[in-house]
Amino acid sequence: MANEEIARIFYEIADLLDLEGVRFKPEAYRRAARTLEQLPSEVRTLKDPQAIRALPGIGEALSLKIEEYRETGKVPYLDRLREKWPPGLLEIMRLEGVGPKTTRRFHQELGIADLAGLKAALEAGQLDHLAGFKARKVELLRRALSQAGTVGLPSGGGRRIPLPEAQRMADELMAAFRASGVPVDRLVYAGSLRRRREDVGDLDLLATTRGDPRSVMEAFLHLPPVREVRLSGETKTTVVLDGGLQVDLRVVAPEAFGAAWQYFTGSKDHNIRLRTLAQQKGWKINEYGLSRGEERTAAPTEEAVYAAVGFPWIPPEIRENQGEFEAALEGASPGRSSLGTSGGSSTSMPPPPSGRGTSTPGSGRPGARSSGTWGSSSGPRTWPRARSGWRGSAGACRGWWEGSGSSSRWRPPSAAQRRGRGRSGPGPTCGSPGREGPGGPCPRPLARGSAGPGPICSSTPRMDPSRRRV
DNA sequence: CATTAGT
DNA sequence: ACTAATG
Repeated sequence: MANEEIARIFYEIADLLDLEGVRFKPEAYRRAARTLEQLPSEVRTLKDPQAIRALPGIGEALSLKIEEYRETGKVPYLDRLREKWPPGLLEIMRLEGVGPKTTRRFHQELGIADLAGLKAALEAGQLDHLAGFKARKVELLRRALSQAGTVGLPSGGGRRIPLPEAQRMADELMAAFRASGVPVDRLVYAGSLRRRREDVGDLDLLATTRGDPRSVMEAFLHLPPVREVRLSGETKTTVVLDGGLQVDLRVVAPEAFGAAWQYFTGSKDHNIRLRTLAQQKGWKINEYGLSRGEERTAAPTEEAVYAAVGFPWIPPEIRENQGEFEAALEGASPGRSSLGTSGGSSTSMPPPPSGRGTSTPGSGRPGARSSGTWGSSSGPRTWPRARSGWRGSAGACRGWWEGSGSSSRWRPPSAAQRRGRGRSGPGPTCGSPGREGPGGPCPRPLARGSAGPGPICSSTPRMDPSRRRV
């Protein structure tokens, strides 16, 4: 009867619908599940049927299923779905790197129904004949499978760890990173750690640099506690530490710090909400800054991001899309309580966000609180004019900033480098055999082939990002 | 290009 | 909502 139980049911329905290839429902169920999980304990029993439908993300259909469950202890909808799909498929789908599409192919093309079946097929070499399944992917699968066998990994391959412990590890890792002498100027943590959730599933680190992001990535890969590199590109790297904890690092130009920190701090729901709100004002927000049409604006501080959408800086602890936007509006402009009022102010444009990096309120160390106008009536102030913008267009965001001064030069990878193999490129971030760093051999996602160090970051980066939909 | 993953 | 890495 607890909310947790219903949430779990909704999650399972979502997974099964994913398996079916259904489009929007899964996310709807997950959203509902998340709000159920986050309900304050007093409401945990969900006594008031009326109140249920008022909850965010829960409408008629879902509230009915909750009612059903409360009265009969069953949700027929779930039972029907369960009959269609063997339960083992869900475990397969939870393997690292395996999603609904792949799972369904296993099932339909090879008749695989559970982890054991997958393992057998793998050993029998059946997977090699599956289109799109080559040595590397098979190897990835083997790893994922072996991990799934050992510890009872609930999902995503990792257990969550308590905040204090996560904090300790983050601090140590950041210290080690700094000590390695990389040219990062800012280095902060983000994600659920910064939001101070009770426990966190992974660590999210953000660094800025004016130099070559790839050298930053490389230094990171060689940190002592790094056991495995899941993936590594020029702006984003994912590793797994010795303890099994996953760490994501993103590297951006200093001008994008605010936007990136905001993005990386989340929560996901908060970000989606913020971005749709921005959309309504004509802005597009991503981790590099803001854009409106051809107009590009830097976001060196988080405040600049929120200000563009008409909000004061919102403390990380409450960025869960659980009413913080509404609360912020009330605080910022008492008298207007509704977000949907496009009425009177529809003609006014959002204030141009900042492009100057001099004052950085609310963007100090993660622990630091901004001068704290949260809930007060002092809204965002005037922002200095941006002095730099994206070169190229949105989508070309590997945002290369051109300092109009001498401030920043965020260099794009050259076309030659991006195409990789060719003549000139400096090659993979993590050296070829023989060029391992001091920290020992270069860790990498997998041995390519079966033995011998190969290029770690096999990334042959993508095509020219300067293409944009209009 | 599609899949997976990330906030 | 919007982006990155990868085969």
